[in-house]
Amino acid sequence: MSNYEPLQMTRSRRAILRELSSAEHHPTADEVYQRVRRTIPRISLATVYRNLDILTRHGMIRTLADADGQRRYDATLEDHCHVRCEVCGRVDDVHVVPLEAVERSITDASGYSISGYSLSFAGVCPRCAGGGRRGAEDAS
Amino acid sequence: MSNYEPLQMTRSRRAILRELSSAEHHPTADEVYQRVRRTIPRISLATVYRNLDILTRHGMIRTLADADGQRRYDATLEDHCHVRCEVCGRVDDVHVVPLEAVERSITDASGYSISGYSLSFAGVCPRCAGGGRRGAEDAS
DNA sequence: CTGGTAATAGGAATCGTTACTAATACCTGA
DNA sequence: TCAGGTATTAGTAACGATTCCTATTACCAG
Ligand SMILES: [Mn+2]
Ligand SMILES: [Mn+2]
Ligand SMILES: [Zn+2]
Ligand SMILES: [Zn+2]
Repeated sequence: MSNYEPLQMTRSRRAILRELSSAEHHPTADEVYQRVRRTIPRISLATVYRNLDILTRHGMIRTLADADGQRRYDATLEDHCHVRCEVCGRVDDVHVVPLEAVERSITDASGYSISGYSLSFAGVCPRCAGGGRRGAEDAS
Repeated sequence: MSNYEPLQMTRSRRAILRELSSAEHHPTADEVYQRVRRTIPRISLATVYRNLDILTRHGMIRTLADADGQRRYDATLEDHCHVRCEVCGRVDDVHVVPLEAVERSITDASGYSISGYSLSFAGVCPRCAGGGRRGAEDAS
């Protein structure tokens, strides 16, 4: 899952990718925009969104679902865990392996006080993988 | 993390909770709205949103972050895994324990074709747990 | 009942994200 | 180096999910 059509490495694209790679804490699209603007003042927010999406589809970055409204982006490709602070919303990486009694180690490793975890897989369901190209609305 | 101020069990609130408990696949706010309308035709979508939020803050239901725009709600309180179809967006529960080589079992148990997982914990970071009541914007 | 507080309906307002379009950047081949 | 053709962009309008606002209504205790 990391190729599509070829893609040019434009100035905007490179700047966005570089900014994201050097960012320490999973910036939102707007945060990436603000930072890239220091290099390319006339860049458009729409360009940032479009490229974050394209880079994600090409498997060059990851888009994270935030419990709050906005998405966050991550230049780290390997699967890893995240801790999101329920107060300020910041998202940090956590480097621990499985779960079970992981909450304990997560607490130790990150200093966060954990109240719960959320593990979700992404994939294609049988309904969509099989026959029809479009997923059933609410088939059961 | 499951109490706040007291809360009345109004007709709307009860209907929303009941509808969510009997729903099989993590409905969106609008889906809950559509279903509750069959019982309370004049209920407002804002009321549904407000109550889903209140019930979540009271630990009576869970709010799920969807990679797509909209949130989904879950009446199952215990931590468990979810599989989201990248095509139709539906979210199913998965009953397996840890991860490691879990992708395999997830695939078998759900029939989904898994392309990756996302495990994130929720909690309060040291910065927010300690001193200030407000989380630092971007302190590092 | 009656007064006081919590909750609601309805609709406007927000805000993150997308869509659209004319203008540019970029690439490739002559 | 230059022209032609395609990909990308800036700027802005449009969208849709969620939240806010406020007059009205439901609910509860006394
Ligand atoms: Mn990360
Ligand atoms: Mn669930
Ligand atoms: Zn925090
Ligand atoms: Zn599907």
